[in-house]
Amino acid sequence: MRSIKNPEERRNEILDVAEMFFTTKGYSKTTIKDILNEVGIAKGTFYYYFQSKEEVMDAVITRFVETGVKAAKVIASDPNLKAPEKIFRIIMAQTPEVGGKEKMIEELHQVDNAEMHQKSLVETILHLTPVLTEVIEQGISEGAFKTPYPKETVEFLLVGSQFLLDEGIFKWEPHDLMQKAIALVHIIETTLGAEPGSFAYILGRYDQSQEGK
Amino acid sequence: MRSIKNPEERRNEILDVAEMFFTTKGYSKTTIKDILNEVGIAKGTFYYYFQSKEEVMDAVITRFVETGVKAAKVIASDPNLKAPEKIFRIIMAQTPEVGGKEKMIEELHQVDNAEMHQKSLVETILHLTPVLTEVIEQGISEGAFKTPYPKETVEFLLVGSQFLLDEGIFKWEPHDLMQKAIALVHIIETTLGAEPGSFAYILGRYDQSQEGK
DNA sequence: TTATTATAGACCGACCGTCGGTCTATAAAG
DNA sequence: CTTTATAGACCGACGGTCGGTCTATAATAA
Repeated sequence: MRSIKNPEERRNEILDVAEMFFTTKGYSKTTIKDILNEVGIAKGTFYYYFQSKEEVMDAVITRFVETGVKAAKVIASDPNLKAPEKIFRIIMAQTPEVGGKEKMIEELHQVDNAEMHQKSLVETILHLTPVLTEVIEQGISEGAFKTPYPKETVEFLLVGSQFLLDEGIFKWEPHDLMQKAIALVHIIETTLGAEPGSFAYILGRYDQSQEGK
Repeated sequence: MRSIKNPEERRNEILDVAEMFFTTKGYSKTTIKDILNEVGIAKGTFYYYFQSKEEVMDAVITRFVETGVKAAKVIASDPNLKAPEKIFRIIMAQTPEVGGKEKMIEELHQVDNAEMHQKSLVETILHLTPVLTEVIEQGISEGAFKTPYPKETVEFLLVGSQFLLDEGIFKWEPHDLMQKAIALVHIIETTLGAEPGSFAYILGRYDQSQEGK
């Protein structure tokens, strides 16, 4: 059946479906055919919009990261907020679960998805670091933080949190995960020279994910 | 041509060649045929020794990580060494370049190799963390270090250093790389509660890599 | 204004080369 | 003559290509 749509809409349809499959099945285990069947288009149409399977992954990641970065920029440029509050809001804005349209299915532990994980982590670091660094520097001049390497510290913290706390890469027990989150909070506070306990709110996320079970 | 060899030798031949291709071309871009041609064997022989392409990657990584971990264990169990010295030696023992048989070609920037990167990082963390953690704990009781979360701090530092300093993932300029190394040293010292400057030896590696150019 | 033609671009699916993996035959060793 | 090691023909799935079709709409003619 042939149905003609607004190109932008079609493109987003493909992106939506691809994102879903990449997230649930992993990139390499997702077939072009999977996407075609779900969207309801033919091969040719897919390759009319994208040059390769990998280009779709890049587009999915770009779209995904960009959302978080845009939100971060808005928060960062608010002149009425102190640095710690900005950090808090930026972190909260990174997960679409709450802020997004519909709640994402939690059961999808994105196993065996190294390609996507790495690329999205790289993109996140490349685009979110500048925004966060500026906030940290604001915090330093406000006296809330203290570190000689704000940018590099942000990078290290992003890598550490995204990699170590991500379900799907390691298979930590709930208890270990909580322990890591607690340690991470301590490391954040230590490396940023922040008040002990000032980042404890992060733990809220890992509490809840345990309660749900 | 049919040449029969000691199975263990054959297996290692395959592993050697596979490691070379995986490192230079990346895992997914390396073909079974690449390996067959280089080793000089047929498909059947390959699959007589390994069940899948992925199993070869796992074996390559296991062999690679195990070498470093074994060396680390020897160092860690030496009763005559202080903790900081052990750390130094363990870190130095992780890169086969110097300690290995022949010098590895440096030109191979292992691009697009997320699968291997992630797996080897995961393996390294899983197996090297316990050894390093014990040394850190020794250092704490000796008064050289001070942290409430030795294990998690080790994990965090391993992830951060391996990911951020790895050429091939990001494409940092030499200057930026050096800056990150300097920051890493500071972060290590801060999170471990070590004497400032006590980990400065790490910078030696990044100095040299610049001199060579 | 209405009918006709031309063009663009969204869409289709048969086809192709490559790749990971399987299977059976057989040479060598014990 | 049984076991082990090696060979390579073969297979199905997959990513990607290509020639061609369909349709909305703009341009042109009646």
